[in-house]
Amino acid sequence: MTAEEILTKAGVRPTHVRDAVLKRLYEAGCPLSHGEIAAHPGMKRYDRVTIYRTLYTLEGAGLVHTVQGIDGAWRFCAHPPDRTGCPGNHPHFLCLKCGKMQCLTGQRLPWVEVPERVRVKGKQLVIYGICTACGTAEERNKNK
Amino acid sequence: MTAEEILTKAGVRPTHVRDAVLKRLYEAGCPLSHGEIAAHPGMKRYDRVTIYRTLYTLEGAGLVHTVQGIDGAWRFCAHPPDRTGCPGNHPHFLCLKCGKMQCLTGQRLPWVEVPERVRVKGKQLVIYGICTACGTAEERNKNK
DNA sequence: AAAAGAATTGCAACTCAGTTGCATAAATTT
DNA sequence: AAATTTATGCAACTGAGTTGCAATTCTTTT
Ligand SMILES: [Mn+2]
Ligand SMILES: [Mn+2]
Ligand SMILES: [Zn+2]
Ligand SMILES: [Zn+2]
Repeated sequence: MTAEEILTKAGVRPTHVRDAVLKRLYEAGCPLSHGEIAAHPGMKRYDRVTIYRTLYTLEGAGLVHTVQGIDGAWRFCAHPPDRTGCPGNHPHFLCLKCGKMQCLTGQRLPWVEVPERVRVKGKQLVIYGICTACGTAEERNKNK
Repeated sequence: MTAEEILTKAGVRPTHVRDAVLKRLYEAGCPLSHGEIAAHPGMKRYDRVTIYRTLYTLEGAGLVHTVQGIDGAWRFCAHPPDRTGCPGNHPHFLCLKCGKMQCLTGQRLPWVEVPERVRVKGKQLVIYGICTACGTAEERNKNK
């Protein structure tokens, strides 16, 4: 199923930006920040605000889930629909060095007890540290 | 044990700001954002940057633990030492309406499996929604 | 097909949290 | 007391995200 069809099916008009952003997220396979998306060559011709609004539209349509990096920037993540929704209720890992985030799929978010009469709207579990790539790069540097 | 003594024991000089900020956090008993701290009457005479630096000093000394609200602002939390450290490895709840955060002590953060060779430095679990106070206020509004 | 209406995009200006550089003011050390 | 170190204040800056409004582009109606 093409990105355009997915957009239509989700009830949003398949405009250029939307198609481009959704494709970009599918290709990345990991959560991207607005900055990372906007920096991509193919995105240069769209306004930063438009990209923000596009991301929120995709989120509203249920095609994208969001997580916050502890660096203060939100990440947006989408997986093709054949991967059964990937609703986003899994932990995420953020590398403090390169800023890349990964979905830790295959694990569910834990059940958390909240005080009486508190209405829970969502939750997010972010693990942070140094990713494999950055870690080995560091090793190499030390040994030289 | 007074805040001043606690500071000294933790190896930082007990200056005015540090004493004031630590006391404020103790009194609050819940994580406060920089903004919430700076807004307090007794804090007006300190520069905002000084308050930031003070918070980082306290964090470095192990007297304060930090969590990020999904509203983009960090919270700083401290508990008197008799409460055996309260190391901060518990979930936190953030109210999207009033912005207040609460420690969900009594629950530990879950163990999370990470990819091979990833070095974990920390993790945080944030639950968000509407707190009891804001929820009941909403109810009252509906019924009038 | 033309006109009217609705949704989308671009641009400029703005907010808000946090940071950086540097000068001044304490403390500490010598 | 002088030299050195540490803490504070002030101004300017960065970076993520938001808001308002005008210009486009679609879609629907006539
Ligand atoms: Mn994810
Ligand atoms: Mn806490
Ligand atoms: Zn990395
Ligand atoms: Zn509340």
